[in-house]
Amino acid sequence: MIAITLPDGSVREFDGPVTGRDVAAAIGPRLAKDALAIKVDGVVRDLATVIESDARVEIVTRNHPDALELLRHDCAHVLAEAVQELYPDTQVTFGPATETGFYYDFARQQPFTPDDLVRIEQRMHEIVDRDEDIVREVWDRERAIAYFRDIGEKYKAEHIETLPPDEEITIYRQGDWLDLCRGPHLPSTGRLGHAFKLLKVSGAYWRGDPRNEQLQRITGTCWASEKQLKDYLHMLEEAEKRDHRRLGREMGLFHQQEEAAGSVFWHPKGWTLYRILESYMRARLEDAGYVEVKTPQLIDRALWEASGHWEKFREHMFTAEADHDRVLAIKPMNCPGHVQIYKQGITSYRDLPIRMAEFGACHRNEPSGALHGLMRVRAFTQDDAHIFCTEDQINAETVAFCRLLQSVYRDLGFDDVVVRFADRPPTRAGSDETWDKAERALTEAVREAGLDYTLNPGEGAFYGPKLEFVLRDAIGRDWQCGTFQVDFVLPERLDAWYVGEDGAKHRPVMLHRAILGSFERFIAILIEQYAGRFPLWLAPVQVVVATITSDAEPYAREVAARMNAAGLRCESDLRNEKITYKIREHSLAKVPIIAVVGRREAEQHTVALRRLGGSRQEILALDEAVTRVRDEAVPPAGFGPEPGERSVDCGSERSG
RNA sequence: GCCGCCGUAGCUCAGGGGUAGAGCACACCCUUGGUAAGGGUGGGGUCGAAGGUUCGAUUCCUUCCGGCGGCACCA
Repeated sequence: MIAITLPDGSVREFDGPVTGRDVAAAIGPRLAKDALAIKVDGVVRDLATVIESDARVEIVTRNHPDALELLRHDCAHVLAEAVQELYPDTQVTFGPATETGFYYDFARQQPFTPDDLVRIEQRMHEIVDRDEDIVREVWDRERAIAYFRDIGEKYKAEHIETLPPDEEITIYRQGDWLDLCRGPHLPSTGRLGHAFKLLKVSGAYWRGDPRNEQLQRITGTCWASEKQLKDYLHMLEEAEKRDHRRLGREMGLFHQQEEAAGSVFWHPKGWTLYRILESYMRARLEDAGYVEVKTPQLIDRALWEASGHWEKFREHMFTAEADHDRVLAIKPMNCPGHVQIYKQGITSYRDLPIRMAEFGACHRNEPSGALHGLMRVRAFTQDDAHIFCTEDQINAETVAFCRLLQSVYRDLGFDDVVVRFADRPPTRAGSDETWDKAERALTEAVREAGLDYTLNPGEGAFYGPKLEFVLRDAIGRDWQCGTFQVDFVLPERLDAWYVGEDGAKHRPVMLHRAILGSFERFIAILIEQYAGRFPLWLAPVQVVVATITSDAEPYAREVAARMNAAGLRCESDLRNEKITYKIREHSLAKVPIIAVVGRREAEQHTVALRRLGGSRQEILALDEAVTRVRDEAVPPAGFGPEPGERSVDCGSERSG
């Protein structure tokens, strides 16, 4: 007798060993038809798995949370079968499921073309329609190695050799095709369905190691239903529309060009956005007890040698020759500079913590293949700061930082933040007690700040544990932005100290921290988060005054002047164009508010406000309109426009 | 850095061994129009760079530069 416990708690008894298929059939014919796999005591297995003793069993159908991985993994197999049918000179390697689909890495002399992808996808659909049974076989290890070697699948043969000796070697056969695979799999290719699509072909290294051969990776997406597939493809389109490189150009925010690969030419509107963000951060940091500094771009290599960067980071550093054979490095980081400021004069324990912030412009020679719009550049500015404190202050500083970070993210439109906690790596500096202390301080602080965290074991820096802050954007993508690192090493290497209560010298701890990460990258994320439709306080141009007829020009100038005098970023559009044309253009430019003025408004001293995305207009007296828009445009930190930023004239103006 | 694809007007793209085309944008003219494209005319290109093949190269080949998609990298 075997007792099978189902998820609802009910128990079914069977005379002897049963397969998953039997269990599903015993529950109902519909379920037997829908079953893709079973979950035995929490482990997903093939439907054909024989259950020999009492167990908890769940039937996995298409809508089960575990089904997607199964479908995707099968889809990878179907891809591989299709490829080998069409291109027999191809060797297979690995083909796992991913978060949105699957890929399979192939070894083949000739590159796959986009046309090949179309053919392969067609063949995949045929294989699904053939509904080939998928059968698991256990093979003898030597036989498996010999088999794969004989048929010229050297990667598979090599892979088996690296598997642990006690691991069962399993083969999954579908139709005439087979693959080495741990499984589990669907009962037949027909169960996969047709909700998949091949997306691209790209390069990948065998076993992820650049010293190995380069393989061709075919990537696809796969879902439980056509609807899900459609939604996903729609999301991809949406992401493309939001692409900051496209919006950056369309909205006239910035450009990049080959003479300065990896750097940014900020245009007036983009730079306005940058400055707003910078002013906001400056206000928040000031409130949080930071002091701001500025350190040199060029520093003699001797300092980088002392800090350890020359040894560890040399290949990413740009250098410049100076007189007398001095080599200067363009700073890739701000920390050594901050330590130099810290070291001027004598620091008492009474002065700690010192929170030293810099909007530090850094340069790193990133590999050409890594560059990507504003997301990955060679010249960038960090919202960097280093907190010099005692070990006892780590906890309080961490809590304060987490709170500040959350509040900043919320202000900028991100509510969904997760924390990754990276603890001690195998090779590290500092004693175990120090690490214990630092790790404990960090985890407690994160909890105290009310943040959830996941462990990223062994991924801390060699000099201390770190927190990584990941925010999720409007279309579900994750971006690691904030970081908080405890450093016991740099103060030692650069000989920073303070005088303690006992009158003796002590080492301060350095906390490296950033919230945005880099302004460039964060602005890219902001552009994509808002799809260019910034909240009023961030919009480079907040209001455009658009005239209907030239009669209204003098009044339009007055309106714009009033808006600018109220600290708003307002432009006027006096061109000889129809109002519909102007509205279309400024709407496409994503200007939040268009103030339409015609003869009527000029006579009555009113404006018609039209919001981006809305079609209704609101007629207000000029005074009221200015007050209302000004109040709406107040930044979350409450900082006002700096005196120099307030336009005295009526701003830029287009006419003619 | 590695693999693949790409580079034609400011932008999006078509073309193709006999030195180039569209739409949008831009300029000028007409039009003064009430909430997402009014009409006309016109200017604009070393076809990414350098070499090679050829009577002739923007087109074919090689190298380089840059971009895109991944991989690797992101201390």
